[in-house]
Amino acid sequence: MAKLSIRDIAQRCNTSITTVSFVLNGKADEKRISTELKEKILKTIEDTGYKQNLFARGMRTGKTNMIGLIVEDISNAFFSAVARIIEEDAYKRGYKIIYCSTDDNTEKSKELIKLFIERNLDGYIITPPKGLEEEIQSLINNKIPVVLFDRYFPDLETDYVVVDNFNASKKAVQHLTGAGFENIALVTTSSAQTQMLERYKGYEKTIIENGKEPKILKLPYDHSAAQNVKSISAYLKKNNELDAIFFSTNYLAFQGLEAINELKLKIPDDIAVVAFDDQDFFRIYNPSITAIAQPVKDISLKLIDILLQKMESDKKPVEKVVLSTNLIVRNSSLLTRKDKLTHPK
Amino acid sequence: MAKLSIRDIAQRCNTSITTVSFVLNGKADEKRISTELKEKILKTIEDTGYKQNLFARGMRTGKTNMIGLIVEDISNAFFSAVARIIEEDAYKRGYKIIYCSTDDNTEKSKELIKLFIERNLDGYIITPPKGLEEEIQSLINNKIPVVLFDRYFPDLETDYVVVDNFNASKKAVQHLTGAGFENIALVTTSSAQTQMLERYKGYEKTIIENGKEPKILKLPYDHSAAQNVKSISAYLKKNNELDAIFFSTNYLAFQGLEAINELKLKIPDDIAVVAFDDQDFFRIYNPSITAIAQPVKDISLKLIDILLQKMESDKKPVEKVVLSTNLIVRNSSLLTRKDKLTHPK
DNA sequence: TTGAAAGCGCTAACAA
DNA sequence: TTGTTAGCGCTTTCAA
Repeated sequence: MAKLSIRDIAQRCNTSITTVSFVLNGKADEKRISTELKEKILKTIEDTGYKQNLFARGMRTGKTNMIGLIVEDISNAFFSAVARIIEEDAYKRGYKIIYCSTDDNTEKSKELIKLFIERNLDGYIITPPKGLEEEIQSLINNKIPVVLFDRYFPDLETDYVVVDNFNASKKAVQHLTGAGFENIALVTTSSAQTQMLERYKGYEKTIIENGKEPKILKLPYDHSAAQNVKSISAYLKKNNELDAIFFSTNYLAFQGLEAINELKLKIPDDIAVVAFDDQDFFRIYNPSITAIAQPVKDISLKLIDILLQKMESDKKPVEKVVLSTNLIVRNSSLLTRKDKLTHPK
Repeated sequence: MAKLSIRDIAQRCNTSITTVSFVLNGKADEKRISTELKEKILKTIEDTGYKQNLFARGMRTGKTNMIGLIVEDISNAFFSAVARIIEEDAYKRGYKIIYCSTDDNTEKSKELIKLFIERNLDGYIITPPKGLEEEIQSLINNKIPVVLFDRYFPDLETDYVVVDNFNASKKAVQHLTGAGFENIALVTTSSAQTQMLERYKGYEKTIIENGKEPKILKLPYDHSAAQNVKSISAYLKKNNELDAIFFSTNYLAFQGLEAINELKLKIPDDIAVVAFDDQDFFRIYNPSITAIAQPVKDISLKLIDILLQKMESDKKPVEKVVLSTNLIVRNSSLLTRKDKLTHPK
């Protein structure tokens, strides 16, 4: 069957393409098209299986009904979980999702955004790497809806959805302290993103408030997993006064567990563990791992909600959402030896 | 700055839009445009930052330079890993990826494919659920390139990339048998997809060849994780002669580990475990879990390679790729008790 | 309440 | 070797 155009529909209904277009775009009432004609057109469209040509439509309207999802790494469990929920919700509302992964690389991200802009996407959900302020600002200046998540730019007046990373870290440290651990290290990345800084600050401030000295291992972002395992392992060996580690991301926790296994340390008696960003993995692991759960569903739904609102009205005021996290205490941070307070190690 | 059109470029170069269009589409040589003029046009495009209007272009050519990635669940580690690699490679070659998750639901998949077709994507990479034969065939009939993966339709003459599931299962069972396990169960889904059937058959045939009786727990696809954990737990309790379990998917292995933990069984001495589809998780878990690793990178690159070849030429012969898997033996299937052969349990 | 027609930016057949 | 021009299918202004 040959592709039908709006002209064919008009012909079959003995009317003009204008009228069909009005009906097609829900302007039948506004334009006071007779109910009879409207029904006839609708029925013809239904019967013939006519579909609008989206190129021609886009050419006139500039709309693609597509949303760009730009994340650090789509294969990371956190981001793919967000991708899954956003997808579900966006599709229900008539939008498709194009994704890409930045690797947190500024140049790559700039390139990707440029490519996406060429595609005339209707809106963006982005986890921006450092240095993307200009590109984001430029999107905003061009009235292209953007919502950031996971991290944001404090100097930019943008919509975003993040979690309260500072207090999440604080909760983690306080929990460890309360559970009897005294030498708590932080393993984090060298990334200067807001979420990492907040996690860092939450840890540092709480440790200092507790009269302790912060102990921090910063791993370069571009190091491989194997390199990180080695670094963590070496750090643990060198600082054997440590009795707890707080990992600032899910993948660092993975790498940390590998290092701990290598050293044949027992969790939690030799070393306690708390991870940022909960996963099935942590619940199932032996011993189960205490983790800070991000409200993935809330984050995702809020993101798509804000974005669609912005897409519908450019008058929507900027919305900055900070969601709180949930510390899920498991066995990795609960001592089994009751004599621990005397520091027998 | 106002959007530039091909007309503006033509004017600035004192030439026609045709010539510019030829240069733009790499037909400068074919059309014997003078090098001088070509350079001038290229430079003007560069200087002005002119970008083609993709709607207008698409309207003429019918091309979107977008690929549809339709997987079972983008948040599953296997699929998101594939998504990651495909993305990387597609972007290098000028394509963007639109994704969606089917939940292995036939109706939903049909709906999604319909929506994607409206968008005029240039090609598709699909993990089809049962019952999608017609839709796939219709894509092929319409000369729209499609490559299936993970599973396929034996009755359809389609390109696909899968792994040798039968022999993967066989390897798993033989390894367990060789390691001294005698009562090996299979935990799988009730799904009738080829990959699941092959895993099933590989297990069954090998068990029978070994003179044993197959023991199979089939879990309905639509059951929740919690329901599955319960089912597996009940199954293990009821069949306490079992000394090994082979899980046919990564998420079933997760659920199985939860069940085993609940029952406080020790791996591998109480029960050995082998999982299909390797993950970081399995390497790090205590004890580390023996798993069948799918060659994710090879699968992904082969997929995009076949698809792009098909997009370039509709004469490309159908390619059916079956990649072999790699059984990674870890501690979950290696007995520590040497007296095991006497069945002390 | 409906229709005619302009024009969006591009490709490519045809003309020069 | 380059230019003219006819559409592609649609939205929307203006006219009836």
